This record gives sequence, C-alpha cells and structure tokens, in this order.
Amino acid sequence: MACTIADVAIGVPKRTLFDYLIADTVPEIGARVLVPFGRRKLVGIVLGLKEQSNWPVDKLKPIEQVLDQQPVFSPAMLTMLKWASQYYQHPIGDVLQSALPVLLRNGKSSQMPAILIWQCSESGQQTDEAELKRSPKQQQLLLLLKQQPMPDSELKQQFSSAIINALHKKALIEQQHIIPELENYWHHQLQISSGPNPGIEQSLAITGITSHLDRFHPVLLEGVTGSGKTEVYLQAIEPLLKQAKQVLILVPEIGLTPQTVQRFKTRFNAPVGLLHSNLTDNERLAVWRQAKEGQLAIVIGTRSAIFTPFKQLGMIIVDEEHDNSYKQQDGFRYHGRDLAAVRARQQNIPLLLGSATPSLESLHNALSNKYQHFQLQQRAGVAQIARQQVFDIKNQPLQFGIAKGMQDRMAAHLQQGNQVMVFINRRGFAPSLLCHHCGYVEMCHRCDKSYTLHKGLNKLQCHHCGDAKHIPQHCHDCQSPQLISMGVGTEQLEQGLNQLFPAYKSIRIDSDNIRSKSRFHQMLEDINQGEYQILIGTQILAKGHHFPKVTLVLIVDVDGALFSMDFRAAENLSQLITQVAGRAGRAEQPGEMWLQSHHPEHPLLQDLLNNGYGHFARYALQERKLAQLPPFSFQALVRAEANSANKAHQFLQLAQQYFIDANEVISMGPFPALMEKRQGRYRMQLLLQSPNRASLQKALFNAIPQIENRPESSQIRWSVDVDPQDFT
DNA sequence: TCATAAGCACAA
DNA sequence: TGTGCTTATGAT
Repeated sequence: MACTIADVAIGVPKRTLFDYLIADTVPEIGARVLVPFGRRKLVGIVLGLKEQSNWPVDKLKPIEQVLDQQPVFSPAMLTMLKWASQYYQHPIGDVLQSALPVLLRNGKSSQMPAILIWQCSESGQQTDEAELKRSPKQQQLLLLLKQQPMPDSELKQQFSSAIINALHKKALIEQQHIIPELENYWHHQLQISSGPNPGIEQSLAITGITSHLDRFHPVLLEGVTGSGKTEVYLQAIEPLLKQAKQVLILVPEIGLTPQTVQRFKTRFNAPVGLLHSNLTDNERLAVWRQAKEGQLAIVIGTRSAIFTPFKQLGMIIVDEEHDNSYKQQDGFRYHGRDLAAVRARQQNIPLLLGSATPSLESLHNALSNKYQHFQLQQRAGVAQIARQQVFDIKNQPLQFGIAKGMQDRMAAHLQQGNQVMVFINRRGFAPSLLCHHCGYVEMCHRCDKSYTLHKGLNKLQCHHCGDAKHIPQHCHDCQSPQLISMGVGTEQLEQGLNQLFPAYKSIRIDSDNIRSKSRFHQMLEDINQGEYQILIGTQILAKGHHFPKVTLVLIVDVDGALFSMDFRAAENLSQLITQVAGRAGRAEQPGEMWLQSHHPEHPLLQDLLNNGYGHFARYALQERKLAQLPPFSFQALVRAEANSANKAHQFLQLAQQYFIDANEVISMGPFPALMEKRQGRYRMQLLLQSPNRASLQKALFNAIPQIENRPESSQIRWSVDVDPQDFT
C-alpha cells in the first residue's frame, strides 16, 4: 500500500507530530510543507510517511503545498536535531524551526534564486551591428551579447536600462531566468600562503589533530592568550580544504572580529561565509544556501551556526569554548559547543575546542582522556601576561568605588602615557535611588528589584524587565526632595574618573553605549589609536579584544562572584580575569592588574593569582567533585512561573512526583529562582541531579510527557533546561 | 447595556 | 504559538 499520510512537525510548543493527507506530490523526508493548522497556514517539516493514521481520516486535512523538492534537512541533520529535541526536552517542531534561517521558516524557497540573463536573440544574431551605427552604445551592447550572454546586474554597470530596453524592443536581445550553475571550484584555486613556523607545542597539536582527520576525534586545545591557537586552527584545516572538505568554526557572540576572518580568507584564498547577529535575513539565507551547496570552504559563525548544512563537513572548531554565549538561554536551550560535539561524533569528523581558559566541563573531559589534550604555554614573541594582584579594600575609603591606593596607581600609569582599564559589572549611574529622609528605595514592582538610575537617559530603568520611568523629584513615600543614588555603575564611574583625572580622555563601553557592531569596532579602533586614556566598561570590554596600550587593569569588585549563589561564578570570574590579563599590555611594557576585594585571602583568588588559571581550574574541579557538582553530576532545571509564587510552587511539587521513582536521580526544591520575581511573575525552580547522564535522561524522558499531559501544565508557563548554566 | 480585557482550549 | 470563544470587569 502506498503512503498517503505524512508526519509533520510544526512550530508549536507541543511534543506531538501532526498527521496530514498527502495530496498530489509525495514530499521527501526533511522537506518543508505548507499545511492548514487551525485557522492558520503554517510551514512544517515532514518527518515520516505512513499508510495509516490514529486519527479518523475525515479529520485529516491535506498538505496544501510541498515547498521543497530537495529536503532542507539532510538525514544526518535530522538525526542530530531529533537527538537534541529529546536531550533538551524541547518540542521537535520548535527545534527544527530554530535550526532554519528565518526566511526558510516563513516558506521562502531554499533553492538558489534565479538570475536574470540577457542574451542575443535569433534575429539579433543575424543582424549586423553596423545597422545600429546611429547608437554606438546599442551597437556595443549587441556586439557584447553576440559573444556571450551576460547577467543583468553586470550589464547595468556599463549600460543604462534605456539602451537595454531599446534593443529589447527591437527584439534583438532577449532575457532569460536561469539558476546559476553551481561550481565548487574553490579547492582547485586554493592558494595557501605560508604562516609563521609553528613552535614545538603548536607542532605537536597540529600533528595530533591532523593525524586523525578521517574520524571523530575530539581535542581540547588549552592555550594561553597569545600562544597562537588560531595558527593551529589554520594549519589543522589546511589538509581538509585540500580535500575539498568544509570547515565550521564557532565563535562567541562578540568574538567575530574582522581580523580573524581576514586571517582565514587570506591564508587560503578560499570563500568564507559569516553568520552573526548583524546579518539581514537574506544574507543569512545566502550563507545557508552556499554552505549547503559546498560553495563555501569555511563558515565562521556564532552559536546557531551549528545548524548550518554542509555538503561535506570536515571539521568543527569551537573557539573560546568556555564562553557562556554558546548556551541559548530561552526557548530551545541548547549548548552550541555540546551540539558541536554531537554533530562531530555523528558525522565522524574531528572536533577542536580551543580556549585559554577552558570550561571545567571540557577540562574534565580532557583530563579523563575522553578528549585529546594539548597545551600551549608559550606566548609567541616575548609578550608577558599582566601581573595580577589583589588590593585589600577593607576599611579603605572608596571614591566612586575606587580606593585611594588604586587611584594613585592609575595616576602613575596615566602620567607615563599609558592607558588604564577599569571594569565594573554594573551598567548605569547607580544601582538604586534612595530617599535620604526616610530610606525609601524606588523599586520595580514587577521584579522586586531596585531601579537602576541612568542619568544619560534621564530615566530609572529596571535591568530585569526593561521597564523605565522618569526620575522622580520627590520621595514616593514621604515627599522629601532629598533623593540620593546608592552604589556605583559605569556611568557614574566615568563621571567620577573625569573628575579625578580631568587631563585625560575617557570612554565608556557597555551595552547601553554600543548601538551597532560597526560603532563598537570604531570605538575599539579609537582606543588602540590612543584617542582615550581611560577605558571604563563591563565584561563586554573583555571579550576577544587586545589592548596593547593598556598597562593597568582594575577590577572594581570581585567579591560578588566569590560569594555568589551560582556555583559557576568563581569559574566565570577567573576566566574573565585571565582573558583580560592576557590581552592587556605588550612585549616591551607588561601590564599589571589589580582586583579590589574585601577578601584578599580567599583561596580561589589566591590560587588563581599565584598559580594561574590552569591550576585554579584543576583545583576547582576537585571542589566540584567533592560537592558532586557538574561536571561530576548532571543537572536539569524545571522552571515555572506564574502570577503567584504559590501556583508555581504547587506545579513544581506536582512535577516532582514524577521523578520520585527515578533511578539515581534526586530532585531538590522547589525553591525560588535567584531572581524570584521578574516582570510581575513569580519564578520557581525544581533542580534534578544525577551522577549519571543516562539516568537523568531516562527520568526526563519518562516524566516530562506525563507532566505535559496534566491539565495543570497548560495553566502555567514552564520549561525544562538541561545542563542549566544560570539559575536566574 | 455594551465594550474591552483577561482567561482558556485547541490545532491533524 | 496564535486564534477565536468565553467569561470577568467596568464605564455609562
């Protein structure tokens, strides 16, 4: 019997597939179809064909249109995405949608668009161009097209459309829409310019990687900043490109610098596709198509680039693999680095993770020999890492959050004509506005957090829900006009430093101040040109940029991370410190870095400063092991939010019942989220933990569908986060 | 009494 | 998730 019914995944938050009657054309598995859904028409993905449905036939609707001749998902891609849907406990329809460029989600053609070609017509061929002597331009055009057809876009550069139209009217030339012939010649045209000679450590890594190019082979490249990780990437992929294999490189959101891209382009003379957040939908789709057809040698992109289709993928590289931006924080909460590992395993290709400050997860994999481990300790040239020290601010008077001693250090560096960088992890002018008379603090009623004062915007802004309002002139409670700001943010620090160092120019870099990527790069350019002497910013300033003229880095407050509820806070702080230390200063002028703390004796801090990140990370791993925290256990977080805390709590208690019998899985909570209230909704969490990944998976696989089927589950907003990274 | 807002079920 | 139906609120 013929298959008359298709299983279709649709982008609705339901874990079920929908059955549709196959009309005239039988769709391929992995192809998009347009289907009626309720009152709407939606794009769905065909996941299976079958003869029978569990649904009464008269209730089935037919597929309205098959959108793809060629499936948009290859079988390998579908396997990975189905796996991800199950692993992350996220509805398959939504997973597949997230893996497609927006335009394909909306039903646009996945084929290369046809281009308009002009060619000489029959009568044009027989016409002597001399007949057109009164119009030399037309003559020239006809002669050109007699030799070969030309695309419209190219002709328009030489001829006005009036000329073209004139010949067209005379029927001497005609137009045609053709789909450009796909020519993947790039690997014949490869010109590999030679790079610097690799050092011993680099050579070892390159050999280690390139001797296993034909199979899944995960490698962690732990290389201090400046040790030449990129050079290892370049040399490792060279043999693959020669075999016409493609390479996918994942980079953190902010790390896609033009310099890096240029390095890959010029080294190989091969086409490189970029995928980052500033692209238009059309540009995104173009890269998707070209990668799929094999026209791109290299694709460099952020998190979601892991879903790019390739004709023949040869390796996946994840640069700065520890970076938190690889984890999607809403909807389909996947981890880009982890999916890279899954994809590499499935396609049987090597995986290369690189970082100066590897995540404890990856380091653990390397130390337990699941990943091959290479270390690059030597910095190219004689550049030195900034010396790191703690500055004890116990009982010290602080001005704009900065101790007197630190101000003196700053002055000394500035006087020598160097740049100074100050980190503070708070945006805005001050984290709260307080009444000096009665103590009342302006609070966002939706989040139960104080409003942040933004003098620049002249607004109070809630950093948790984005709500903004005018700055009040009088206290809400006692009407006193004496409102004072509490605490220090980037804005105030900038103002304060201008006051303390009026002779020097300062620049503030935080997300309030960065409107566009190009402006951001311009700012970085200006900084390195020496336009500014004092740089003030949040973490955003630390990611992937070099500041050779900076010789003093000051981190205003590290205590927040040392005593955070989040067990990863210390790891993240250490990564930040180490990354910045490696990027400030230059060979002739090593930098120094100061961390202001009330707890200079803190063991994590001391270990980091005395022994470096590598030692700290191994020590932190021991601690994680003792505490049975990831990567020595596996976690999943069930989040619930409702307009009352009780409702969310009750739902999670109900959910918890479904994990009671799970083998090797303990559930903790329900407890309030770190941000208990947000946007007027109360948020609770249930934490599931197991020493065994498979046990946790099994428990989720059993429980989640049952929870979803409870009527209570549709009355509340809830989600599952597997391998959660933050507990806000 | 009507009009708008909020809550809810459901799609093949 | 988006839609349309149902119910609650509230202003006139």
